[in-house]
Amino acid sequence: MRRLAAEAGAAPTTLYHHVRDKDDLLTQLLNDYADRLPRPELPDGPRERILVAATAMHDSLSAVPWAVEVLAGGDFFGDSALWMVETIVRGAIDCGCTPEQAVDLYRGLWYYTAGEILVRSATERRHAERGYDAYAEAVRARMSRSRLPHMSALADRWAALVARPTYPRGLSAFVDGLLRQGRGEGA
Amino acid sequence: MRRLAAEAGAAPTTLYHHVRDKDDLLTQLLNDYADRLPRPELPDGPRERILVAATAMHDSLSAVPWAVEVLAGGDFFGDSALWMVETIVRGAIDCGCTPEQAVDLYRGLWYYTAGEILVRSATERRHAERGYDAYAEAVRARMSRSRLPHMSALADRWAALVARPTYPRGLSAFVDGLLRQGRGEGA
DNA sequence: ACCTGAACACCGTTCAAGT
DNA sequence: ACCTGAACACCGTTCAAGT
Repeated sequence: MRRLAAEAGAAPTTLYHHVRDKDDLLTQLLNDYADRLPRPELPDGPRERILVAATAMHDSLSAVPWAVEVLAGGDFFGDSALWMVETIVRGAIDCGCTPEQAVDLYRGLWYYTAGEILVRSATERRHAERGYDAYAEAVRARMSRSRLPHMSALADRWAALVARPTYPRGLSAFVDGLLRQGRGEGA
Repeated sequence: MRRLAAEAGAAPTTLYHHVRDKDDLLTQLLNDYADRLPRPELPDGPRERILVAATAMHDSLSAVPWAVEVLAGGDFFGDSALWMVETIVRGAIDCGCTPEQAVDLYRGLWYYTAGEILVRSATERRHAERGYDAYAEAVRARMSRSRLPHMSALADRWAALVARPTYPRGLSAFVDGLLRQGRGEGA
């Protein structure tokens, strides 16, 4: 708040005439951001619609990782991003899920998405601070001395492996697993 | 730091003789916590071992939700919790995954787990502050006026639906989807 | 070694007072 | 209406000084 006020050339206290508190400001900022988001064309297939909507959630949030913690409490984005939730729930129902299963599917994808953003932005912050090499070496050292066979074997490659983007593949695996569960199919 | 020092009856500055900084203290605390964690019996089936290890990650973290943000940057827990990662990677490999696929599977489960803890603890905090009914009513109002058919239809039940625990079912769906993907099977 | 007070550089927020 | 300074109640951290 103080930094924003300084940048705007005003006293910190002035802000409180325009917003209730910090959370209110962040929420308004996020609503505004959601309003400006481009709305992708939705494909015909229900499964594909789910993937597009979840990817939209992910990509929108990637640009504003701090939003995850603001949204986590329950208010997802602004009204203009609610179509993502609608699309996922509708897609699940069109795939044969009950409403309950559809909500559970949405929640699962939201956890996965929120977690990916949280972990990736924290990792990037750490790389920016201490450098990628320092991180890679710390992981290598820890895994090598662990006496756990697979960790030791992967020690040298771990940092590089976890730096690859895996959101899309994980997403489609998760969606398939959830839809299959909804249809009552076993593993 | 100041609160902890006060509780210990010492000056805030005294702490800095025993830990490097706040992050160091949190990490030591977490390592100690990891050391005390009970180690579950692992089942024979590789898929079941993955589920047990992921559930151990989830349950351990549930008690210390603040840990998610400390761990997100890359250091998972202490050395004594590394067996969870090993178990998941080994289980995936035993199910026919390549090492790359096994690491991706682990990461997917970590995102899902971290996201669940983050969202659930934020939701609980909000309920504690403003009350469950206020939250339920806010969601209901927002979804009803949205003009999105499925959101409107679920408006009354949404808060109750998302309050149910869904980690275990989502986990097994995710694991199945990821293993199937590893085996190269389509949807 | 172990602990301290003083100090620095921050936060978010309230509120009476000014234009 | 709109903005302000003073103030409150906090943070994490450094560092020279004390025992």
